[in-house]
Amino acid sequence: MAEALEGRRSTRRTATLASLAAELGVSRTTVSNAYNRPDQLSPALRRRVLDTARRLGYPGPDPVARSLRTRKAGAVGLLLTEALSYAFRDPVAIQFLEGLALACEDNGSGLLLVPVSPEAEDVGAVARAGVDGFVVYSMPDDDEHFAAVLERPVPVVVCDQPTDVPDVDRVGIDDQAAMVELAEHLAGLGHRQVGVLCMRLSTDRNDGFASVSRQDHARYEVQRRRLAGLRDGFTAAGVDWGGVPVVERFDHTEAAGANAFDQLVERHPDVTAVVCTSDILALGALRGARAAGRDVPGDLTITGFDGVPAAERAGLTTVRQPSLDKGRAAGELLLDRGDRQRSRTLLLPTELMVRATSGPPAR
Amino acid sequence: MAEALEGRRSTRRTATLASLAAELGVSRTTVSNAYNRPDQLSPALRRRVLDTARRLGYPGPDPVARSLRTRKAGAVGLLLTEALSYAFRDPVAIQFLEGLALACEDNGSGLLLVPVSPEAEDVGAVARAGVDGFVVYSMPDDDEHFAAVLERPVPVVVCDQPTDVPDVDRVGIDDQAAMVELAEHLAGLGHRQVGVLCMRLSTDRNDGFASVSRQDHARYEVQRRRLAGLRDGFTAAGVDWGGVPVVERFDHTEAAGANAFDQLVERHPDVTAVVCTSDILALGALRGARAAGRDVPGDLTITGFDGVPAAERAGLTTVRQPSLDKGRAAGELLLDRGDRQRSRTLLLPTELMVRATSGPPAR
DNA sequence: GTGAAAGCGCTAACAG
DNA sequence: CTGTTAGCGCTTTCAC
Repeated sequence: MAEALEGRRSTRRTATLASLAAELGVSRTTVSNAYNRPDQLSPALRRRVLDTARRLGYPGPDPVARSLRTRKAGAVGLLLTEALSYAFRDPVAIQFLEGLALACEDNGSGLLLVPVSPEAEDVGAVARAGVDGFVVYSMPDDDEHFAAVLERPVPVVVCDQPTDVPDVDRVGIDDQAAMVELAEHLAGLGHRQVGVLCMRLSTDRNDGFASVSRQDHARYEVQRRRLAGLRDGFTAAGVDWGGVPVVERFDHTEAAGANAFDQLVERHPDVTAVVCTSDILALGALRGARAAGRDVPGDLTITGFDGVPAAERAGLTTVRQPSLDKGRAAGELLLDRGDRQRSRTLLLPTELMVRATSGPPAR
Repeated sequence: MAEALEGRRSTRRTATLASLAAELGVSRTTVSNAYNRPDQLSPALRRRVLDTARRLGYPGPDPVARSLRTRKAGAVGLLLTEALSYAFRDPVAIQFLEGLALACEDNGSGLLLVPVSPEAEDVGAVARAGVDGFVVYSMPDDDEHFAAVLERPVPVVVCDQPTDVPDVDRVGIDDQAAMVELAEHLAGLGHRQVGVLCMRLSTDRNDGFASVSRQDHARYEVQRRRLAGLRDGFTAAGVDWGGVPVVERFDHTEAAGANAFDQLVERHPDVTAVVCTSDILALGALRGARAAGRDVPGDLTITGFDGVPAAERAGLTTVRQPSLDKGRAAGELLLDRGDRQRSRTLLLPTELMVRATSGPPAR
């Protein structure tokens, strides 16, 4: 792969620490000290070492050799659900990344984005990553890449899912409780005919209605729990969950949200509230609803989940979760680990944001 | 720094390839082959090796040791102007990152975000990064981190700035020509009283008016060239550039754009057009203008630069640049380098997007 | 299909 | 303040 990296610059065969030492007539230790422990040698000698290094074109200690010797890479690996580039398209992931980057820079650690091939086939990238630990962002159950991470003898912190992995710290939110709260809000408003739009429940594509069984066996724990929260909340209000239509979309885009909305209302024109398990889907649904001439919230209630900036601009009723804090906490959990023995789970607070897209059902 | 990473998992002292070989009674080569060249040994033996590895808890070849031996890290380093986390706050940087990530994942390379300390003091992070090459995103002239990158004997690709670095490939746009085109558009509309809002011109904070001398000596080449383009374009239309107020802001936020706008119009209430060197600043200016009761574009023209999604939503007249393509091209330039001898510069096209915030001056 | 030899380039005791 | 000693864990010709 990287054999392509043979430019002019890399061709410049460089001197090594040993050759520099030989040239100077000092020991390797001295040269090493000149770089790593300036206080261990006289300023004059240090200057001479550094000057000679410059003259010989010695670029300083090789980072990989140093890592091998010191047993630390100075970097945190990040494993993401989707292809690497997806991280930069999803506003929630971006906020998470920002928080994680903050923790890394506080610590002087690099952040290595591990390239997981789209087809999730080559687990090798995980095995090849020179890192001191991994942060894993929202992986489905039974993911091979995640399994590969667990093979590595380094600490791991998971964000969101999967939960309950032995010896692994986790940071997340209480997805289920957050959705119960939202359901109560909606039920309190009087909604009984509801429909749901959710993200993918499995790694196999299913763009359409999801049965209760499929919901219960979703490989994405976060979606599973959000749906479970809705079920609990609405069931408590007397709604028969088995009769609640749930439309699933594999792609997480506004367009997907919009056409999922269309699919939902075509079959269930009577719903008074459309609950979406993400803001992106909700924003799409909102667009779809308006395109269909529906008045939100007068005629129809639509809600999201996440609390992204665009949701705020759109006045979307949603559940806000602290994505940036999750990233920072994940980084800190990984980096600042003291003598902690047991693995721990950090649950961050969520907040129901009642805004302008929810109201009582039209009568 | 990373000594903190001593969790339970990392404590599990792992077997090495050598100890595995000893246990199996085969040579290290054989074990190595079992992992790296499955075709070099019998399936039966390979199975035995892998099984024993599992039993002994051998996690597979150590990536750092392998990198030392093979002389490749399997990762690209990314150096950014600002603190690492800033990258996730700037929509242009995010798009660039997405493109770069795309190129990396195509190549199976990791992407290492190098932690540059906010105070830009410790250049060590660059020296310590185990990477096969660097992509440098928009650095000021004479930056120490960039200098440290050039010390490393690996290929380097610069995006945007600085230009004209020997032996370094570059991808960018023609900032100056793009701005000439915008100036011509505005001059063609009839604007002669213009004001400018620009990003930081130097690493020292100057939130206020920038003299022509300061403009000409800006350490940020991109800003320098955009201003030069405006100067050329407006001068050609008969405007005395020396009389054109240029307000500089260190922070790149909408809030900064809004108050820069206020500062500009307070001193120069007669301007009919406010040209901003970025969309973020322009969006802020737009907000400031509306807060001040100005009608855009009826009463005042405002333009941006970059073509971010928010600018499109706002109907902002701007210059679109292909940020994602820049990222991808930078990655490809670094990764796909054939036998190329000379360094090359790739200039991508820009496009003037005339939308709803520019019009003829009020009369 | 398998093994022996030879480092990759560096750092960390520890002794002087 | 400087040098000696000993690897860190792995891959890769090149014979057998």
